Amino acid sequence: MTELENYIKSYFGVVEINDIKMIVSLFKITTVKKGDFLLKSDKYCDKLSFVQSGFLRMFASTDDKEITQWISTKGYFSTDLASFIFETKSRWTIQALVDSEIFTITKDDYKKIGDLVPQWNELEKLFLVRCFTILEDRIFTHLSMSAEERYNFFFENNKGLFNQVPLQYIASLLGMTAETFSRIRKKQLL
Amino acid sequence: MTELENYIKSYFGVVEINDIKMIVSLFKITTVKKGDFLLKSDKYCDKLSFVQSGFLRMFASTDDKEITQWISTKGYFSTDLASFIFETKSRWTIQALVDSEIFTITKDDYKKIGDLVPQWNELEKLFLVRCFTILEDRIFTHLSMSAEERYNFFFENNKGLFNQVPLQYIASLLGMTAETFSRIRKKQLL
DNA sequence: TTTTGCTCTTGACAAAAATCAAGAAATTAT
DNA sequence: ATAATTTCTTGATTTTTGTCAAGAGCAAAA
Repeated sequence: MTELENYIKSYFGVVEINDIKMIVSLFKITTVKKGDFLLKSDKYCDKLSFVQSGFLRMFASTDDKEITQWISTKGYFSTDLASFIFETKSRWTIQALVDSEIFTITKDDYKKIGDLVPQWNELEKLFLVRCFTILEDRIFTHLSMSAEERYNFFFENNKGLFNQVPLQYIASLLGMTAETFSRIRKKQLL
Repeated sequence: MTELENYIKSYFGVVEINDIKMIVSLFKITTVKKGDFLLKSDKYCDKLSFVQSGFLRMFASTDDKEITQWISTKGYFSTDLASFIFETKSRWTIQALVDSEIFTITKDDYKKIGDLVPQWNELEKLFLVRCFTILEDRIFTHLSMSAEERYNFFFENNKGLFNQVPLQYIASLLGMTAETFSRIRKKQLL
């Protein structure tokens, strides 16, 4: 079983190995270079990306700064979900932080999964509920934790990221400035 | 058409009027008193609530304080989604802020919808994508806005709430203390 | 009506976090 | 290897937000 097969299986629990192989066959592997854009805001997002290796940063620009909403690591998906599903304009820009290997599926091919796997809508729904729950948790951290607590919480669960992507982006996705982030780090080392 | 029928239709877009009537018939109207609990954390959430009138507060307790995650108003749903779908323990407690009329559907009845309306899983998925997007936006406000900006943004979109529920809960769901909230309000009046 | 709780506001102060500016340190390009 | 660029750190300072404590305002209950 390839890695992508394993991930699909663990996220969606599709039981038939042939179904999984069919799904995976709809993804095309591509390599992107550091700095390449997979999506730009205000465009239509017609594909779903899966990170095989590397890191994708999803962000939006405000008047004065870029806000990093999320960084997708190996084994995770990245897309502007609303745009992908409803064909509205994207709110997010997605950019590779390092040279990365990305499995991509187009919206047209994605639709085929629903036609070929009868229980797909149900599995997709369950997957979305898990995503929803993760976002609920993330909101909760902003309502209940200080910057330092958010740092520690995130660090415990994402140690690997810290020496592989610019820290300023992690600071942004945690909702603090790079300076505050740096000071918290210093404190943790003592 | 009853109000609940209208809401179901606008959220899920079910076309057959008979399907909508069937779905609505699975909801039972109940009245709850101010302070009543519809769900307590660590219990299993086996129902989905729809606010016909009144307000429901969803919150969780930390060591030292209660964090209000959301307040559901007329026309919106409230449940511990993860618990409702996966039958895990609830993270949220749900309590009525005032005497309220609530349409409730049990998990058992909810499952019937999927059996009776063929495209239900698909509609449910689309609904969830919209919920997901709303949470994404909410996270973005915490990454990009000050307390005052969050206040103004929320106020513009929820003017009605401010004279109907204790302000401390709105402060909490915006991620600030009641005192900060009060000071921001004073400033806006000048 | 009076009392009893809540809830909200205010002030004084403390702590947390942002801003600005300058340099290190590290990475990338030449 | 060196230069150029980007990223990270640090200090000084300001702004924002939280904490604590007291009191005012309201609403519910006796």
